[in-house]
Amino acid sequence: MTAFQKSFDKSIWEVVSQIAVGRVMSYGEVARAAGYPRHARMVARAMSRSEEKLPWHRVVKSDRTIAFEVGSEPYKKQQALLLNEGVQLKEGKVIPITSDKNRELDEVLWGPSDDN
DNA sequence: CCCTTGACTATCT
DNA sequence: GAGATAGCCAAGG
Repeated sequence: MTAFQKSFDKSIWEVVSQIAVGRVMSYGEVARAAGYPRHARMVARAMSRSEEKLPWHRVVKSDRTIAFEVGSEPYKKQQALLLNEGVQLKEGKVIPITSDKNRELDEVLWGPSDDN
């Protein structure tokens, strides 16, 4: 365990643990919030070293899809944890609860003119 | 040291 | 909008 990881992990874990239930953040966003811009990949590394208490499932890729290979066990595991918190996925993309912009509301309402 | 690897991202086709 | 490409940066061989 390098000195870098010791402080880095702590910062990352803190940010991730603060993610509200029903919401998600991308690896890049977490890295930025933790004070380590451009460290998205290292966030992922830190997650693998995480403890069970960490809500790691609330961290997804910048395009809002789960980072693991579709259909893999880790993928299904993360998806199950998200669904359990009320975060649904549409076409592999998580539907954000954060309706800051009135546009997501359209998604939350399951798109009137779209499929599904 | 140099090269490869990632639970990644932004950009261009 | 999906696929390819180039950055990204620490870790491990």
